Amino acid sequence: MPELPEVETTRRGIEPHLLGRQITRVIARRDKLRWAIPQEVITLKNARIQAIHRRSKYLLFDVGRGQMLVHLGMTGNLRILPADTPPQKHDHIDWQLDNGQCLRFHDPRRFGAVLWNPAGQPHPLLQHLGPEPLEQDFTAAYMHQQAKGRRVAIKSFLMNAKIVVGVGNIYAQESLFLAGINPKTPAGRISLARWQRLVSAIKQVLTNALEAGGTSFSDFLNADGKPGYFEQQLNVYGRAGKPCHQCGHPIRQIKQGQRSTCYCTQCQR
DNA sequence: ATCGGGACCTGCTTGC
DNA sequence: TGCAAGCAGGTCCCGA
Repeated sequence: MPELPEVETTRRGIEPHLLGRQITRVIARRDKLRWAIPQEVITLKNARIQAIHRRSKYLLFDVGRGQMLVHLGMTGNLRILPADTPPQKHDHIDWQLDNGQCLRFHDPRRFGAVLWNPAGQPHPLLQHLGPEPLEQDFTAAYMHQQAKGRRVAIKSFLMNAKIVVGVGNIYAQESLFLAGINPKTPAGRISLARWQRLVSAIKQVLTNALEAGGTSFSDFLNADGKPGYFEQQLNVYGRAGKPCHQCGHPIRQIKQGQRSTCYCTQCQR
């Protein structure tokens, strides 16, 4: 589910329900997800949620004494529910609130994580992260510079969070299609002019996906499963063998670094 | 320093 | 029809 647009959509969805609320009780139904759930989180009683930020694909909850980090992994989601809603399979953590609601973390594959930052200390996982793709400091000049001498395929390079955060498997493929670049091209061989096209494609794809509410995402507020609508705009992701929207040629699927990549051999050189 | 691969998990789809 | 293999939107860590 979650790439950057999905995580940001989640943040915007839950924020109005949580700001200023007090956490009355935390129910952790298992002691670890990807990593152990910190004691500081489990004992978060009477803490007030002051702000919810996003950095990369991490959601950061400011609660005064520190910051709680939530990563949704591949299959995680957060929803607001009445606190007495019976937990379903894979509902791992509830944060009960002072208004009878709760924030519930659901994650079948458990690649997600809940972590803790003491006040004033940046979490080690958040250091060494690249710029946010929708911010001003993510530019063609920056990427061109970073890519110098790198032989790794451009697609893998885009998914490297030390270079730029938030570009996952779907949007890396879609951005490369929009920019007309073959995903196998070594990162260091992309000219500045092509970086300009690629950087603006990334910004455009992520912005469009954000406006559509993500590619596919269950609603946060009820269980109706309202999907994101970006799926309708996909050009290559998940379209192996289907005709290219631009030239009609069948979309090819390959493997890069254990992940599948779809692209058009005609439109992407 | 850089790169690729394995690892962490469950569940759905595909193919024999 | 049944079962196993393959695959899935993330990302850290290790060895070459």
